[in-house]
Amino acid sequence: MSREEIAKSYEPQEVEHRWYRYWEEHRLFEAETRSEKDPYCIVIPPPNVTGTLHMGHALNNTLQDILIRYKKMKGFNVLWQPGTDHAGIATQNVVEKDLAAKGTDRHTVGREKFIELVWEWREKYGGLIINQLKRLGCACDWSRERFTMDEGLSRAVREVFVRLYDEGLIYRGDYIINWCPRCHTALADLEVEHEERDSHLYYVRYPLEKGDGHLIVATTRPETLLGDTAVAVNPEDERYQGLSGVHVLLPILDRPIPVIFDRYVDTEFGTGALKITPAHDPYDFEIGETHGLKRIKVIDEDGRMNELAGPYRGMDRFECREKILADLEARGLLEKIEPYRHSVGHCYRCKTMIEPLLSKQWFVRVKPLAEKAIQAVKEGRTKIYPTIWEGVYFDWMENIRDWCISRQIWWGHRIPAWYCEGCGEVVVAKETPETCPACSGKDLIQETDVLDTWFSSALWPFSTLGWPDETEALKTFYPTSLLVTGFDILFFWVARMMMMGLHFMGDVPFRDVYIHALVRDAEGKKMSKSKGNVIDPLQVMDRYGTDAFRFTLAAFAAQGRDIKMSEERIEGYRHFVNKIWNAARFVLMNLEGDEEPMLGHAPAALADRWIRTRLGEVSEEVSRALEEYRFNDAAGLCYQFVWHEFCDWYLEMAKQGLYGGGEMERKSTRGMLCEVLMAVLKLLHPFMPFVTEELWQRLPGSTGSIMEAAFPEPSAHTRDREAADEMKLLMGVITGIRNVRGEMRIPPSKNVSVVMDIPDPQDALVLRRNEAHIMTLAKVDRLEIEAGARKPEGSATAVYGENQIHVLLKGLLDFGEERKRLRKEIAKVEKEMAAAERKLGNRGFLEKAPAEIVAEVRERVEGFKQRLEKLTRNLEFFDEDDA
RNA sequence: GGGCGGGUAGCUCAGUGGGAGAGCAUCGGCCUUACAAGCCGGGGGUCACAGGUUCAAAUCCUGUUCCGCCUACCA
Repeated sequence: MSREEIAKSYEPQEVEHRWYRYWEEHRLFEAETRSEKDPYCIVIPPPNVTGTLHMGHALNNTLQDILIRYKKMKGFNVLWQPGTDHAGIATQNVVEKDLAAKGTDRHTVGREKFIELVWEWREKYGGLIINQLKRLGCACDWSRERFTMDEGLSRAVREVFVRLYDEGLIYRGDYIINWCPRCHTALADLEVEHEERDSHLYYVRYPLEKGDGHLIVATTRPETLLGDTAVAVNPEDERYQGLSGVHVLLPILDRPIPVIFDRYVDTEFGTGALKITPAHDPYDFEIGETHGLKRIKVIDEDGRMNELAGPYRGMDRFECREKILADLEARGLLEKIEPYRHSVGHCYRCKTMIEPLLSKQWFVRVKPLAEKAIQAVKEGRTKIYPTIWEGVYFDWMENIRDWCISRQIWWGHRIPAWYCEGCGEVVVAKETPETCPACSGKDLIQETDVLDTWFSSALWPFSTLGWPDETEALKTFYPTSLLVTGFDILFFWVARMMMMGLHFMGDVPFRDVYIHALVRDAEGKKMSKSKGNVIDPLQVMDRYGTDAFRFTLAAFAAQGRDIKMSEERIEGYRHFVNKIWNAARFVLMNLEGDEEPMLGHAPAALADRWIRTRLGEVSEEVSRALEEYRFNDAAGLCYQFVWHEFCDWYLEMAKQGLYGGGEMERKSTRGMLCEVLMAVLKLLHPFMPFVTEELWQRLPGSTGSIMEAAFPEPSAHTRDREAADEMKLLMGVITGIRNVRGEMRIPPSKNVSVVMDIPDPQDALVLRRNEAHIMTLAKVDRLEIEAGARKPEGSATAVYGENQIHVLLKGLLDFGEERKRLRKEIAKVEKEMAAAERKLGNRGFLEKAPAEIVAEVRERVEGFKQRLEKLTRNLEFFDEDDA
């Protein structure tokens, strides 16, 4: 077989496309619906159809893909269930913008046509993010891709809605909700983002209806006073005793409103008098309820003042504020204005200031559902990693409030409720009813509102598997194994899936939840388009290759800390990918095609025995790290092992067998190289799918895709403690010689002679057996090894354990330099020894510390002493020499 | 207001009771035919600050301070 032609550096672009296509064509991503193997299932957090891949997606999906590929190699029947989310408000906004550009709007187009247009838009652009996930290498089972507006998922939504309604867990009613005047819809509490703003606190005089005097109330929103129906004071407040039954006059409108007493009012804040606007403030609404107050709505759905706002009718809410302040001022009713900082709610989609508004909406009564969801986590049926998030989950679940699920938009699951024009009956049903069950009338009009997108997302772990049908997939994969997501949607999504899964499936939706960090920019700021600090993952993949990017994400995915991303770091890991490429290139260039698998054979060479041992240990550690979601540890272990053990030592030592040995040795070295490289590729495959597949396929003896290969298993018989110890000694002396060479600035081209004093005969034997390695790796041309060897003239000395390694530097040795070097070494050892001796001098330590710790410290001190003694003797040698 | 996380080498971060670590950057020596996207070697830290617990603290406790995030109905 001819030697492989292989490029000098790794070029990712072409490779990546080719292998992804290969995996898809060979249907390697597809799960078995029924299987003998244990199932392992992850449902993807469905990206928004309007979305494009950002750093958060990249991290989230890389982590999932690592686990999916790892579990597949471990022999599981894996399913990574993909799909997208219809993102009601966001998608509707995008299509509306399109319409606006064409000079029209959805109302002109009409509901039916508009929805058609959204579907068209989705056909055209909805696949974008899916293709981007493919670029990332995601091993999703695309044959099962779902969309929250699919026929099947829509059926699940209706089923859930109807059942919850029948159980009394969904109701409709007039309440204060968060209204976005721009999106023109209600929002759930969660969809409101609070932000601190500098504002003002206005003190307004409300004259008493009878007689002189007035009450002063403090407010941040003077425009809402038009809807005031009372002024509340605390019954305990001495300032306001005797106001029982008294009325004040609403400024400007001169409407008399009562003074009421309520414990809620904080006597410390403002003047202790609170204006009550039940139609425009959530708490005022509740006070209004308990006191039976009228609700006067003065702001409409566009954020404009309505006819009840009297002279301000038609004004925008902000414009009205200015005008009303001017009018109050003019009438002498504005007592004072104080600067005031408070948080204001904004729409999470469009950042418009939220208007709390009285409105008729649909709600889910979540308390009973939440209780079961809390219980499930308390009992450990679902585990949240890192556990810190369990606390956050409990806190939110325990204080949960009813969920407003109706949205006044068109794109989404239309609420399956019909109103009878004849008798007013509300019919909630899975299928469109023909007649009213109450009056048999045929005039039924469907509710125009649609459901919150998160309502359908909450069903994702079972709706995607075929529910409400009892499918095989559902039986095989529910409960799913793991959910991987960012904490920003812990409440939006995770909590709601828990509630729905428990309620409808009778079991948790997933066994584990892994919450990962947020990706920030290099300064730790949240990436956002407006800040202009976004790093586009697609550009990163183009520039550095997907494998380097994925490895970077894994390496930085430490639990509980945000990731500060910068391109420099990705570049560093591109070097690592290239390193692997070149290591494989070296192996491939030396293979001759007649290599026999060495597995089962016991290799004689030290390096071979050692690398097998390390391979076993490292695979075990990497496996454990992945099982515990310590991605950074897993990546770090791979990096350290592959670069600093496999490349730096094993490959270098293999050259000896390749170029310096006999026929048998050459052949067995080639076999081992092939075996070890295969294992290394398999170890790395979950992190770097593309480069590992490319190299795997080039290796003789590999069959099929690396995706289907078995992850390296640590097997007990490859553990070779002796080889590890011997390697340690060998590396120690080689490093010792290199230290001397480096510090003495001996160029690599210059060989040196070395005399070693090795007191232990066994150690001496090991080193003699590996003389050739010492000579090549430390650039030594003459090597003498014996117990009690004398220090030659003009030599610098490295001390390793009880061994002294004298490096002959005839003529090259700068005595001053060597003295300096030894003194530095001595100082270092002395410092460490002093610390250890201090411990031994402490009676408390000797008495109370565990025996093995004491023994360990004793041993250490012994080592230091020995070393120190040898270093000192060498130093003295020069002092004499000098004299 | 409440809660959480963080402050360790120039930078980014691991390390949760017993010898301060990694990567990058930096400095010195090398184009040694797998790799200069590389090799070999060196330097660099009062582990934010102050107390405490302990034989022993980067690690546990208390307080201070700075940064970040989440959450909330004081208008």
